[in-house]
Amino acid sequence: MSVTENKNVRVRFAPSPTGALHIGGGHTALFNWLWARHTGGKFILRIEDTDLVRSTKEYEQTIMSGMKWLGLDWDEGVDIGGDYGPYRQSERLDLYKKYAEQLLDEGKAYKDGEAIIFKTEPGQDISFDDIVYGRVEVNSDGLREKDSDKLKDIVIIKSDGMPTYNYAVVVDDHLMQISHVIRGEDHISNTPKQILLYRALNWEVPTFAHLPMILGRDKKKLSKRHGATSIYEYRDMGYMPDSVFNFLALLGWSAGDDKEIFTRSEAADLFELSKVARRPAVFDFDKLNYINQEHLKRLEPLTRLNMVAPFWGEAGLDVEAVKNSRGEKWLADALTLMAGRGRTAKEMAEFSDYFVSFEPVKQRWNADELDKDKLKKFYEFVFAAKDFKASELEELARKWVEENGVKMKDYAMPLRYALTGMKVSPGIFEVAEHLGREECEKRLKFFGLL
RNA sequence: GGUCCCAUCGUCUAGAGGCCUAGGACACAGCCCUUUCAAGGCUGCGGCGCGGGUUCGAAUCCCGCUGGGACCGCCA
Repeated sequence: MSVTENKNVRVRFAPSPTGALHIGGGHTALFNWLWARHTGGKFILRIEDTDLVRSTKEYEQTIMSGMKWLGLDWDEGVDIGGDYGPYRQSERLDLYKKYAEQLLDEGKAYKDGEAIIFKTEPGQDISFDDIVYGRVEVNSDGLREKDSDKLKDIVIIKSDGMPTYNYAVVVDDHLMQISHVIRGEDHISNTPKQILLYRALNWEVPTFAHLPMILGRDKKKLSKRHGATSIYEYRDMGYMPDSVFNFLALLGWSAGDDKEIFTRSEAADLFELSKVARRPAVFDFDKLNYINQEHLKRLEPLTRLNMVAPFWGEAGLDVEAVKNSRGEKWLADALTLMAGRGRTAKEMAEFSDYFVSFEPVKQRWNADELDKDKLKKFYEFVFAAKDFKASELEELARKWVEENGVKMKDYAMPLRYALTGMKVSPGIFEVAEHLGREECEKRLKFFGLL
């Protein structure tokens, strides 16, 4: 364990349930999780549902299952409780009211309409030290209204009785004894306002660590118009949780020693907040694809099968039937044969559908253009193989090719097409062995090649 | 308009004043292997935004400029 081990570390991810877990939120949650797991501290999930209009319980669930999908587990939260609950802001209204009234009594806040507003005093130095960004110099004189030189007071309780973000976050982070506030860089300019509140309440200010933003290809903050932003869209495209985790961890952080492919626990061991980068990172699909491919390669055969099988199903193939007839292991081994072909589970499923069914092969290819009689002799010779092993098939094929003075290519490719319907596949004799003599003969006969 | 932040290959990054002729990865290009590539191996292309300082020495420190971004909501 490293020197940064500290059981008193308490961090939180505090999403508002107004949409699915998106890439940016996942990134923030991930870095909080990494810090908690690295230090042996606690990771808390708090729901910030003070926007009555947009918050729903459904989104709350979606966000939680999104986090679970990513492999981020939490130690305290709405679903599992904890010593600092409730963990839903809408259930903590009395707390916000209590401290708002205190500020009112002390003359630090005033009422306007039904709202309670904290008075911003001019000339306050509200600089802070950020673990990632270093010293951030701010003076309260800079807290102005837009297009005006008027000082901006801070609304803490809205007219509907709900606390505002900047206020609730302070009350909750203090009461929940959050040690490190780890969040997106877009919050860096909210921090001084919160510091003012901490001071007015006479509370200790937590340590801040802001994370670089994630940008789209156009270098603008990642948003819906960049395409997939919800974590679940990545699952549906065939990316695996391990990969998305790995990829997100690499946005703004590096594990050192040029280590780019890692597991959650490896990342947790190596993670350091102080090593987080400041510059915003562009979301790069090419890199995600690569990382996913690497994880796909490293998966246990049965686990890989479980990742890929749904996409065969999606393509209309009866995976269950094959599992029943040839067994799960046979299918898993077929994917092992794919040896890294395919960057996503979906691609791997597309590239290997001929193992599940002959139907797609029939649809993709026909032998009309071929000199069938010539090929038949070759296949008859090769298929005389006693054990139908790849090495044996290849040996016979080579022998025949040599004796007849022809090119292997001209005979192996038609075989590849007849068995897979594709131009590309693993070694075709290996594919043949795995498919088995019976199935291969069936396919060749269908095309009139045997 | 104001405040704050950022700045190394196209992209993710390493780099804490000499280990830097700037390292790795992705992408791209080429070559090799070969029954195919979407697998594997090798090679290449490509970057410290600009200008001033400080220093014997700067990608690293300071200032300015330029360029990007975030925030300035009774959203979070």
